[in-house]
Amino acid sequence: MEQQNHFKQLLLQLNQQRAKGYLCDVIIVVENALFRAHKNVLAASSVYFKSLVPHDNLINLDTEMVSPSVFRQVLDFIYTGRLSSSDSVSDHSVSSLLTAASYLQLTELAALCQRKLKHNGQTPSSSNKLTTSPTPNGHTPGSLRLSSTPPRATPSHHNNHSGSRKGNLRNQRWGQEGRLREDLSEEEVFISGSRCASLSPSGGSRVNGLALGLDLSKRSPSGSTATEEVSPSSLPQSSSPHSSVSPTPPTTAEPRENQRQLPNTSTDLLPRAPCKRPRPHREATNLGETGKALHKGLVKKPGAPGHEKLVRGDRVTPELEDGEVDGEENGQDQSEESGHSGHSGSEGGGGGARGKRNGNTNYIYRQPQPGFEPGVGDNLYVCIPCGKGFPSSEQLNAHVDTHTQDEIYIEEEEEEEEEGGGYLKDEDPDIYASRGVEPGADEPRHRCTVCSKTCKDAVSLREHEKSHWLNRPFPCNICGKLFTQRGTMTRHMRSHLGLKPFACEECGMRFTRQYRLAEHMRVHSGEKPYECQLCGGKFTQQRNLLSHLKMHTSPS
DNA sequence: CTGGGGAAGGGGCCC
DNA sequence: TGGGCCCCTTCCCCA
Repeated sequence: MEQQNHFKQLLLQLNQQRAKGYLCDVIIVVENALFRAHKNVLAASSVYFKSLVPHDNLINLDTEMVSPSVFRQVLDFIYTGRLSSSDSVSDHSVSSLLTAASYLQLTELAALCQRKLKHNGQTPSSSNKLTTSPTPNGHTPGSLRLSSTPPRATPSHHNNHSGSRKGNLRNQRWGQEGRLREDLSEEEVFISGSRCASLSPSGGSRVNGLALGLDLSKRSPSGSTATEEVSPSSLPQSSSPHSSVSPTPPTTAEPRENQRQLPNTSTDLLPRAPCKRPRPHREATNLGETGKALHKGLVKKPGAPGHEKLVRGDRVTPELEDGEVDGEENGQDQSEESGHSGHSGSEGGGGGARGKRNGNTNYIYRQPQPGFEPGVGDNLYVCIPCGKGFPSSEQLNAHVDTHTQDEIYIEEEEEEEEEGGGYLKDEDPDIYASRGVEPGADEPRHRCTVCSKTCKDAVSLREHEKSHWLNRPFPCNICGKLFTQRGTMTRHMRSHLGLKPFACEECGMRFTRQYRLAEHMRVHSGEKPYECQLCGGKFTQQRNLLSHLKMHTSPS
């Protein structure tokens, strides 16, 4: 007994689910396009994917081997078993497909392309001949490679790659955006500079680092991940969407010794290997981190329910955990929303209206101005003081220059009037703090929350504070936050993207900074180098010792 | 419920 | 430009 069309129906269902993003559990990054798919389907179709998907939820493909439009055809083929006639009509297209199929070890597709070329009287170019060659590290003797392609570097190569890709992406970003956007279907998420993140039909949101014109890659230190045996999955390749390209396809025949011990990359959806105190919810996956990054920037439209509660510090509010966005709730056209999260002016424009007061970091985030629709359109660059969005940093800078002290603060005061009495009457101590005014003071001092300078009045304080944000020339393209140094901004961007190049060999936890990893390693070693001279208490972190000392010195 | 400790994230700043 | 360090902060666990 056999159910007729069972396979066809099954594949049809899977393809429909892919189109809707339903149960998709992997994202393939090709240049500046993201494709969602199912691991099982990919693994069943390609040895290459089979070797990668168990460990990575985010896979970068070598753009020299496959372009977004070609990969769309590849993916269509995987899910349907056929190539549309329009796609395959051109020999050039077939040749590109063959290259991609070879790279991805889609033997059936490669054979199909070869037959097609042969049928058309073409012979596959030498560059498209399938050959086998070892990977640069010699670990994948059976992998298929293109003979014309020089062996890729080992996964630590990613900086090299990103270097060349960076320039390419910049060009693609502007020159090919139109074409790509036409090329890409709805289930693909297009990323560009002005739309560094966009929403998939299912509402999932992703972000792309180099689309922002930044090389956010970071070489893993030799001491952290780094042995010759280190598995690609332990390296930042998958956690840095653009800084790395998937290495030469490994073969499944070769077990990756470290896979059991080493954590999956930060893209893992599963809880990590137990650390001392596993806190899965904090150890967000890379996708989760990416989503988190975007969620940090996601802003519900002003007036939308829950508009103000989406961003709580840097945590993702539960309602957004799955990439839920306003547009979806409202049933709005997703295409219209495609720049929404990309705009993510978020902390800068609106989502961060709650503001963040963190030590010396004190940004006054405001609600978007009337008429400013965060995320609608290409207004990715957000003016912190007024919340207006602009499509380019140049326009934003020009706009910032037009701000005068008076107009900024007149607006604020008007807003305060509308809110009923102004901030000095506000009961919320946070408000006082954020305004640099001490609660309860009869004659509140106007103290700058950035440098603690005390001003004689609110106007002076605001004038002074303006100098701070004007002196932060490095805006985060995702959230609009301004930074004093480019390096700090770049580091901040890594946190948006969940790039954690430094992995603990013991528990697999990953960190954005090597220093953090070294600090973390004390958890495993038990080393507590910081000792309280008052009580003898020992601490693994100096900051905790300092915190402890404050407890000693506090009046209570 | 609260406070202390452990662990981690993020920004500023210096080199 | 990146590493290292400092500081502030947050969250969780536990007594």
